[in-house]
Amino acid sequence: MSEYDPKKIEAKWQKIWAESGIYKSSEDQDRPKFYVLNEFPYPSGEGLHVGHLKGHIATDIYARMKRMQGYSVLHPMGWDAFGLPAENYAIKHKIHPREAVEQNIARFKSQLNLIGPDYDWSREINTTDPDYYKWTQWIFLQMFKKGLAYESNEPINWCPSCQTGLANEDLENGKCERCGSQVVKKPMRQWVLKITKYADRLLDDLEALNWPEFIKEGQRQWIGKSDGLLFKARVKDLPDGKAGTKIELETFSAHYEACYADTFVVIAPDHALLDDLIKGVEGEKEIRNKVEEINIKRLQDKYKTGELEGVFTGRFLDDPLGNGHLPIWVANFAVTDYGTGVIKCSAHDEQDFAFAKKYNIPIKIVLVPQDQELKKRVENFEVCYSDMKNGILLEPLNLSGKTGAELRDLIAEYVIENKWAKRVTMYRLRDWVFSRQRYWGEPIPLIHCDGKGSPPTGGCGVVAVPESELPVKLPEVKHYEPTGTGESPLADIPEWVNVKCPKCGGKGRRETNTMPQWAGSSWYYLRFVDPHNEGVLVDKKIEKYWAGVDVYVGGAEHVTRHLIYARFWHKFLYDIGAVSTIEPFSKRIGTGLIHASDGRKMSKRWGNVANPDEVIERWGADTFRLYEMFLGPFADSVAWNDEAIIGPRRFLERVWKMVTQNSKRKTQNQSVDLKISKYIRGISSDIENFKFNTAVSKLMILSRELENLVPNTYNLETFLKLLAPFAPHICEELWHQLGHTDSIHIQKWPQVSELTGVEGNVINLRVQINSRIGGSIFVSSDSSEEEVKTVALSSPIIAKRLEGKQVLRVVYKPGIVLNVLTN
RNA sequence: GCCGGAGUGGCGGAAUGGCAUACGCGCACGACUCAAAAUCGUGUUCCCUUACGGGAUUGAGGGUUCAAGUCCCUCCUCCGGCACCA
Repeated sequence: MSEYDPKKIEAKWQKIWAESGIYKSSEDQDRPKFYVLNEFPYPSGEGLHVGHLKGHIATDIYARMKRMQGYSVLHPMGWDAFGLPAENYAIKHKIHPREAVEQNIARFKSQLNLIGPDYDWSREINTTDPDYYKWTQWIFLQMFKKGLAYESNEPINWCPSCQTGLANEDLENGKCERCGSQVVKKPMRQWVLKITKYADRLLDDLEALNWPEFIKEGQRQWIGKSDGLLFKARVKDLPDGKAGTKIELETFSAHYEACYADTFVVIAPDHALLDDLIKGVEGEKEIRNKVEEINIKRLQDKYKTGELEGVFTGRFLDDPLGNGHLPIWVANFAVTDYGTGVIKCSAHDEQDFAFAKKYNIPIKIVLVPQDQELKKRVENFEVCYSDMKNGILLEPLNLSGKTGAELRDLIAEYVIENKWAKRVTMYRLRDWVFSRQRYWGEPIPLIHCDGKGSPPTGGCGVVAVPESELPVKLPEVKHYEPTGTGESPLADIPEWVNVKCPKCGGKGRRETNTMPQWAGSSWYYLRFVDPHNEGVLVDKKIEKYWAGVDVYVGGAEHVTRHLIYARFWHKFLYDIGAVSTIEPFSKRIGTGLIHASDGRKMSKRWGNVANPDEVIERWGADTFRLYEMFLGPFADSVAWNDEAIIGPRRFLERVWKMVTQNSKRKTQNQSVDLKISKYIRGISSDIENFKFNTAVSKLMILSRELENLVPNTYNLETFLKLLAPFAPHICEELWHQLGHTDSIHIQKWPQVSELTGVEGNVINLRVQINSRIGGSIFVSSDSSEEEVKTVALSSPIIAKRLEGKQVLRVVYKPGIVLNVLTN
């Protein structure tokens, strides 16, 4: 009998598995398919820490069970390697990003392989591989051709440290998500994807998804749909209405029920129209100074406490509803990015009310509560009343006297009929700013045509690179550091930039912006299905077979980033007939983080990183895998604990001994052990539901039972099959020691016995007296209430406890409990 | 502020309305050992009791039920998401 030596058996079996190809996926038409995917990693220079492996272990366990259950399993892995971190790492280490990425991938892959995963590496993809990003560019071109990619010069978020424009999704509390710098608004030429066109579908299709509620809700809020009215009105010069300007302002209102109360207007301090609006008014300079002050204070987060600040612009809006001339104020609480950036304000909004009070702006009441006392206080402007549902409306006069809820539609119809407003739907979601002024990304495959002859001759405008010329390869370049000029480093390579226009053959310049880091990851799950296809993104037949990732595991940080982008691209690909499903991921499972034992995030900075290489070197991969799954509920964040890993190792030592030392074992016995069925059912459903911690616990309990029983071969083998997904190496080794020559990982998953729960079994029934523990009795599971009652009352222990008491009532739940109620 | 999730031993955590604290760590005692480590065994929610026993207990308070960690209401705390969003 040899000792359990994980190092020896793990290396041995990993080699054999790789050579035998038991994990290769294929479109086997005779078997149902199952596509399980963990988010592919970004290969940073830090390498993986133990927390990164949690999702990989989980999907590995899941995939292994599914394979044993007879599914044709797809469980691939690849690399998301374009983007700022790789580029910054390369700059810091003075190597080319491509080299940095190659090094980092090699390191990541060797670390991933330490856990003995069942990844089909023949399907490995890398977003920076021209054969891959050819198709990223192809998708962009299709969007361009459908008018979903457009050039814009709007002010966008600019990160002064990363020296690139960013999308809203790249911000965290107004700061750059990557480096934490305060972003500034900067007008610049950029490419934008019309994700807003898909807003409704992204919202509506959420309902059918088997996703955690917090993710769905997060996306709903991110999309931020709200229906309302868009009012349009002209700006006046003077309070008396003489000499009107040409400026027209649009205001959006979702709570328009009380629109007759509007007495003033506010505009965002960074609004594009503000400059024209203020031009020529009395005290213009002071106003501008104040506006500037508000803008600066806002950038410095000075208003987080809810302080209101504003300045009168000197202009008035001619109220379409006939409320006269409404003063236009600049207010710190108005945001340019939402609605139109201009708001009609009234006494029936907490914030507007407070603002009006502060600056003594006249207000008016048109909405009152039923409660008379409160009504008085509202009418005296003592409190703000904003209940648009239950409040009684006093205006418009022709509709007055009913609640806001009753009148909402009627008021909308009324003002629309009078052409004062129109119905609109606003979204918080903005179109996706898609260009980056950095080197390490997919080149945007477009050419700006300057036309033939000497300029200016107009040219063909922006022309798509012909699909036959894809990929537009990222050129080699000496200096790939960001330029900070609003152009990417690619602009400095004339031999790459200057090309002929594909349309007219005249002078053309390549687009020099690159795509954001999210581009390649927005469709990678599709490429795994058909990774080497040179002629098409993914073959239709093959796509149809694998269609839809059945289980997609990943982190919570992607709720409003990757998971929205990928859904958007997928829906677009559906629209052009490239894929057959409307959603990419049917089921989403969130991975909880693993914190360091000190409770903080694992980071080199804190020196608290648990390194998987070291942990596996010391304990073995199987112990490591079991431990990570046993730490706590999969979706929860848990703290790494160096001490507790000994538990799973002790468990495996016992398993090893149980199989290798048991000479008294009975010969092959196919009779079904009823007891083990309970574990088969429990462990299978635990894995199915990502409840790995309780599955491990059940395996530990089962092993104890088997140790005590002098297990027969059938039970032992069943146990090994149940443990195999968690601890693939030791189970494979023991399986072979039991005399098998094929792999345990392609055996049939244990089936639950049909014999369980059969009528007439003798069971141990719990007896309670007055709902408290009273004892237990053995009865047949199909006994009647009378029979059970008789047995219970004649049981000595129970009889003794009932001495001197009268039985008033019994409650019988067959198979569960008999509750005897006494006086 | 709005939305989502969670509060259970010394610690990580378990529990289709039916024996709360499974499983693991740690700790205590015992076996083995000259000794230690490792391993194995026993015990381990808290309080009272030498013991036998008894009492309390799932963030707080109320409710439904024969029976509540679990369902309902009010509140507190923590975590996560969104937010001067009109």
